[in-house]
Amino acid sequence: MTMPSKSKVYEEVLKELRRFIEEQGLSPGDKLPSERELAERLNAGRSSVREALRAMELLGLIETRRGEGTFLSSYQPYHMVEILSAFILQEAKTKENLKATKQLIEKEALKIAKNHLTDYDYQVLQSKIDQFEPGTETFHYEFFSIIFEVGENQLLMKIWRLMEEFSRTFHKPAYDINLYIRLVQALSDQDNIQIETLSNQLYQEKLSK
Amino acid sequence: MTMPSKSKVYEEVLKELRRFIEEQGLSPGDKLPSERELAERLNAGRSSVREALRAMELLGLIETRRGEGTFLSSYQPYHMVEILSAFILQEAKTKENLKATKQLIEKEALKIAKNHLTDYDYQVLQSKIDQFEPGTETFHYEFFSIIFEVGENQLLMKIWRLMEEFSRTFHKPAYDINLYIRLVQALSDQDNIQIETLSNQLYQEKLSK
DNA sequence: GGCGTTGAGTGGTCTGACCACTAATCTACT
DNA sequence: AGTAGATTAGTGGTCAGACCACTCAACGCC
Repeated sequence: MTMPSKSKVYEEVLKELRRFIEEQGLSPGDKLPSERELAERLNAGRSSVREALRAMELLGLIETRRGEGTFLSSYQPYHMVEILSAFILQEAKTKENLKATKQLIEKEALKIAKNHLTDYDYQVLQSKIDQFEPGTETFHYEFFSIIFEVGENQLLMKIWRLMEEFSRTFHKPAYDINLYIRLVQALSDQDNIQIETLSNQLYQEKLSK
Repeated sequence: MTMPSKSKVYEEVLKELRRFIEEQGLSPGDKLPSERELAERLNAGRSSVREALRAMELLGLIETRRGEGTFLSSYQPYHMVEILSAFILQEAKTKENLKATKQLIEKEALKIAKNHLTDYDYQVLQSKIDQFEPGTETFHYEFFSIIFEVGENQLLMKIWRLMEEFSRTFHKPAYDINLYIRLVQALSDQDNIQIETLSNQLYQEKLSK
């Protein structure tokens, strides 16, 4: 009879690190102790500490600069997405799920935003549209970033960003700028039905590409 | 003038590993070469190979069994989800966000489910309700698990489960079983308005607790 | 005051050494 | 002959120590 719960050192380090960050109230940009110091403090080998740090790095939680140190980063999971996507997006169903979920979130974000948008926000959206040039790959992302910003739900935005990055690994969108123009109109009209319709069309477009 | 693009060894190992898996057509359960062999093949130190493997392990892509070897796993991002969520949920000023987002997802899941629910599903929901006893802490979770199951969106379900688990760490719900009963009724009536209303009430209840 | 030098500190990497565990093989006893 | 037990090769887990390349600030020279 063996206890399956014998944690590995690097997992312990992860936990400790998480606790440390919380205790010290560190936020993105702040510096973590050096690998050597962490190893000594946590009574672990440097290699074990590194395994934990490298994993966190891949998750996009920290950033590391040779010669300087290790820093908390604002969540930029692009490495993780790259690695993960190759493995989990193989099933068609996963892609379907991803698309459906992203659309769902965007639709809701629009509805939330429509109650919060100020005149200034509309100007920003409008100028974003004016600056549009065919071939821009990040338009959708930038447009919705504004929408999410207004909604003031950081969590929802982070989830969405993650999915947006995933979907970009297998799908290069072609934009119909008109849909976005009408979307802004629908927002200012407070027209929920039209928002849903356009939100759906956004994806039909993209699908057909 | 420095080239920022000098890859680290463990990142190279990750790429190689991904390629290797694809080339060999490995699927979940299959064994990967040993750490020592990988190190030799890829011309890298064992510690670098381990950093890559540990990162993959955290992502839930591989499973490692001491004394046996390293195996491809079917994607169970248990650890990743745990670590990631701890940081994301901690950073985003969250509890409000979490509640709002979870509610949003549940509401949408209900709407999706209402188009897919079979007679049998209703029976299951009904018996779940019949078995309810005050003090059961997992009722909400179990009820919605059925809803998500019907929706056939695994991704959405995983996201929700994660948030559900998290919210339980700081919030013990008290249930008003009547709301769930009426929810089932609204579902079978295909009454979107009522679904939204009840979904909101679910959380007003809980808030007031 | 300004500018190069230098040294301490940091991450990046490799090597070699143990340990703990697993599974297959071999051995010896019944 | 069959089986229980011991042996051993191979694996992941961990650590310590050694370099390297890089950054930055302190120092000292002009």
